[in-house]
Amino acid sequence: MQFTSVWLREPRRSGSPGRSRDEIVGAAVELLDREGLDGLSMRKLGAKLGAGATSLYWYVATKDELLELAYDQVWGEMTAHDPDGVGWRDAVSALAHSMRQVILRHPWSADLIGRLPALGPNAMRVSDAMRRMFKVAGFTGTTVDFATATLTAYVFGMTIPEVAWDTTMGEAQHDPDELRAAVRKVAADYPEMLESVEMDAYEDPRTVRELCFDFGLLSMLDGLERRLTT
Amino acid sequence: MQFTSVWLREPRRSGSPGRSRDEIVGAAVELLDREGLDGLSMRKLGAKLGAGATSLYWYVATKDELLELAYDQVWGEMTAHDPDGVGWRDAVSALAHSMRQVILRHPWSADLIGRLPALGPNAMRVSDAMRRMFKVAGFTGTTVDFATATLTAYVFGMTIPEVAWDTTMGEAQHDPDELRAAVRKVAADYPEMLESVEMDAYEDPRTVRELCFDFGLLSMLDGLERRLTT
DNA sequence: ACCTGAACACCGTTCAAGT
DNA sequence: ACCTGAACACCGTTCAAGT
Repeated sequence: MQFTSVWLREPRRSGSPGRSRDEIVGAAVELLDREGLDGLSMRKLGAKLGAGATSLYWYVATKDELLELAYDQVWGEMTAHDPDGVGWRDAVSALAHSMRQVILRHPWSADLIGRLPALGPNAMRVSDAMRRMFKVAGFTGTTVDFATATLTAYVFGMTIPEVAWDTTMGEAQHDPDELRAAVRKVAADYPEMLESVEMDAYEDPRTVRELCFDFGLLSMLDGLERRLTT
Repeated sequence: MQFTSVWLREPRRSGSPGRSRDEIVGAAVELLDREGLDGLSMRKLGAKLGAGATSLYWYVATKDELLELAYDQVWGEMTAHDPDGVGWRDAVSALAHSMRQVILRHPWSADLIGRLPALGPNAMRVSDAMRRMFKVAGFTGTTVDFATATLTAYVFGMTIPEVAWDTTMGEAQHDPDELRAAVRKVAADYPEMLESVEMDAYEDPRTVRELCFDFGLLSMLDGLERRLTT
């Protein structure tokens, strides 16, 4: 077994005594939400649980395994509805929005998308739900997987840099003039970019990003639907 | 100035003496290509340059700045053609493929997309080139930005998990049976997923991913084109 | 202007030892 | 079965000191 993942080995069977894996993962997620990916260390997490730092290695082989567990818990917050009632486009849209919101709520998870494969049970459940939506739409065979991969790619690809922007820009939104000045400096050689920065300046950035996400999602759905009719 | 980025402060002016920033960034990229994101440490990089580990702090305020520099160098490898000759769809397609290939060549950069804003001159050049393509297509105003963001999101969203998969699965591709067994275990509860795993098993995974990327890209372009005609 | 080395405050992980 | 503490081999960064 050259590759490793928590999901590919048997969990430690245990009765009631001792700490549970859920308890540890829950505390980890809390710490991650509060302090970000760099804020999670085995020592801090141990302390939070009132235990020695190295006790955790009884439940988890490595820190990466812990992150895999926490990552899948994030997938667990994504909600998928039955496509039969509302139609596949609405079902996919709602799921896409849910995925985006969940990532935005747990910014550290954006980093993990590029670091860990999503093999946990919750990730599987979400993928399967989306696959079913595309089957309802009329996709068959490999194109079901392709459509699922495509839409997931769009959602994550849109959300990941959003998170990067928010976290590096921190709370600088207090002073939009300063921020605009910075962007102006960086885009100095591209007059058209400057224009659009000025244009957006009067809108709430959150609103703009929402509009942008919906624009792309609509395009994505139209493009996928087109695959069905030709 | 609450937020920080190499691109938002004046670089250190220097004549010929001493090391140059380019030299340092070049060595960093080499190290990153060879050993990955975790393989780059200030000490190792210093050693590689025949210098003390802390000398680098003369040229760079922090390791993150160094990564910003290296990241933008990756953007520098992406090539954009003039849309006037080939038409906007082909120009955008070629750029999308170029972006994907460059990321695959520098897997560590996939992680950075979610960590650093792309504010460097090369990132700006690529964004501006894509913007021009969409202007040629007929987009105007805000939709130029939306289309650019949408397509970029798709490309990165598709490529980032691809990299994650490759790096965690390492060289396990030697033994496809083992890998298939692993996936089968994880997807045990989803019979349809199992089916498609079996189906893909006889194809080269690289080919499948290429097909998937083109499927999604085509859909994306169709969907964007549709925005123009209504 | 450029570079050094020592030092600080951290890391993840291993392992022998305890209960 | 579960937890501990000490220890190892690392980190990024600061800073006084050198040339």
